[in-house]
Amino acid sequence: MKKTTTPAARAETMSRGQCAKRLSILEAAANVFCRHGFAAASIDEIAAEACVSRQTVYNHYRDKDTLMMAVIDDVMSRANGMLFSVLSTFPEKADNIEDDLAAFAVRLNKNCVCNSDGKFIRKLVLNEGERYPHLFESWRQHGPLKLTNALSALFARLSVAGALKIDDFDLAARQFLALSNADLQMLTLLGEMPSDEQLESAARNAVRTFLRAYGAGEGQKPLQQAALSAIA
Amino acid sequence: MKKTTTPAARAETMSRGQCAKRLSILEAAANVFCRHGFAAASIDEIAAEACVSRQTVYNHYRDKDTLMMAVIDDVMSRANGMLFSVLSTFPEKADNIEDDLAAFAVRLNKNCVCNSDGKFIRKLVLNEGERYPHLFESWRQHGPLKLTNALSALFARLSVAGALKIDDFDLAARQFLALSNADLQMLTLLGEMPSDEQLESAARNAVRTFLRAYGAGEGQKPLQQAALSAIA
DNA sequence: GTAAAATTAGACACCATTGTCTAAAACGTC
DNA sequence: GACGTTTTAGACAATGGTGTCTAATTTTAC
Repeated sequence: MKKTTTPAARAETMSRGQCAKRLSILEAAANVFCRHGFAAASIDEIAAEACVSRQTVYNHYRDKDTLMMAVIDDVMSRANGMLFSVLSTFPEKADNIEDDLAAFAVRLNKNCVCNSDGKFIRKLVLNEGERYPHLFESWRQHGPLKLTNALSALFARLSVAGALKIDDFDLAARQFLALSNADLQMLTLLGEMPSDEQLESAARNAVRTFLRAYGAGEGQKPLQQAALSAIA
Repeated sequence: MKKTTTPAARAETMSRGQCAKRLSILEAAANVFCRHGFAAASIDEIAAEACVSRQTVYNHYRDKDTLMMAVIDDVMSRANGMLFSVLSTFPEKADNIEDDLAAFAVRLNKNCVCNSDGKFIRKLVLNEGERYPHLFESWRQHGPLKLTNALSALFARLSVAGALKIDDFDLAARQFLALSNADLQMLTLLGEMPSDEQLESAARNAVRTFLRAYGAGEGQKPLQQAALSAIA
C-alpha cells in the first residue's frame, strides 16, 4: 500500500469508484444524523443507507466523530457556497424594488433556508451550539452575519439612491429576514420544502410589509391588494 | 401495599417527600433531555442531577419512555398555562398602542419564548416533530395557532377602533411575532435568557416597524428616533 | 490477464446503558 | 420505640452499538 501509483494516477483512480462511495456515505450520514441526532445515529444504518458495508465506512472515516466532522464540513461549505452564490444576485438597480427584493427572498429561502442543508444546519446549531461554541460562532460568521451585513449594505445603497427610508440598516436587514420567514417557519420546522407558490407568496407578503415600513413612499400605496395567506 | 393508609392520608404523605422528589426528577430529566437529546440522555445522569438514586427514578416512572412522556406533559402544560396567562394581558384600550404592544411582546418573549420551557419545546419540536406528527400538531394547536389567532383578533379590534390599518389580520399576526423575534433569535438559539434591556429594545424595534407598516398613521412620524441595535 | 487495491460479510471483544433485584438504611407515623 | 413505606447502593443479566480483524470477493489499472 505504498507508492503503488503516482498521486495523479491515484487521484484519477479515486475519481469515480471511491469518490462516489465517499459522497454516498457523506450524504447518507447527513440524512441519518439529521433524522436521529448524532448519538442515536448508528453506523450500521448509515452504511445501509449508503449501500455500503460498515467496514467501508470505517475505511473512509476513522470513527464516528471523524465522520460527523466530515459531514459538518461538507454541509457547511456547500451552504456557504450557496449563500455566496445567492448574495451575488443582489438587485443592481433601484427600479422595481418590490419585485427584486421578493425574487431575492425566494432565492434565499429556496436555496439556503428551506433545503436539506438548511435543515441539517438548523438542527446542528440548535442541538450542539452550546456544547461547541466554536461551531456556533463559525456558523454565525459565515451565515447570518454575512447575510445581514450584505443586506445592510444593499439597503444603505438603496437608501442613498432614494428608494428606501431607513434609519438603522442592520435592524432593517434582520427584520427583512424575519419577515421573509414568517410564513415559512411552520413548514421548514417539519423539514418540508415549500412549493414555489408558497415561496412566492411568503416573499410577496414580507416585501410588501417591509416596503410599507421602509419604502420611500411617494404615494405610499397602502393595502394595494388583498394578501393571499401562505399558510394553510 | 394495599389499603395501608387512606388515600387522603397517602396524598398527605406524598405531599412533601415523594412529591418533591417527583418534581426534582421531572426538572432534572427536562434539563438532561434538553442538553443531550432523548437518546443520549442517561438515567444515571438524571438521577444524579435530581439528587436521587437511580432506583427511585424507576420507582416513579416505569421506564425511560414513560419518563420522557411525563416530562413532555409537564413542560407542555406549564407552557400552555403561561401562554394563556400572557394572552390575558392583551391591551384593552386603543390608546398608546405602541407601548402596549411593546409591553406585550416583552411579556411573551420573556415568559414563553426565551425561558427554559420554550427552549425545551423548540428542541423537542424540531427534533421529534417529524417522527411524532401528533406531538407536532398538538404543539401547533396550543402554541403558535392559539397565539396568532388571539393576536389576529386583537388586531381586528384595533383596526375597527381605527388604531390600525390591516388588510390581512392573520398575516399581520405572524409578522408581528416574526418581528418580535428578529433581534432575539441569536440569543435564544444559544439558550441564553436575554436581559430586560434586550427584551425591551427588541420589542421597541419590532413594534416601531410594525406600526410604520400597519399604523393608522396620522402623522406617520417616521424615523422618530435612531434605533439602538439590540444585537452586539 | 494479472496484480494491487478496495469492498464485503461475518465474527469478535469491548463498553455503556437499561431495567431488575436484593438487602440495608432512612424516613414518617402512630 | 415499632411498623410500614420509601429510598439507597450495589450487583446483575440483557441489549445494542462501536471499532477491529479476517478471509473471501469484487473492482480497477495497466
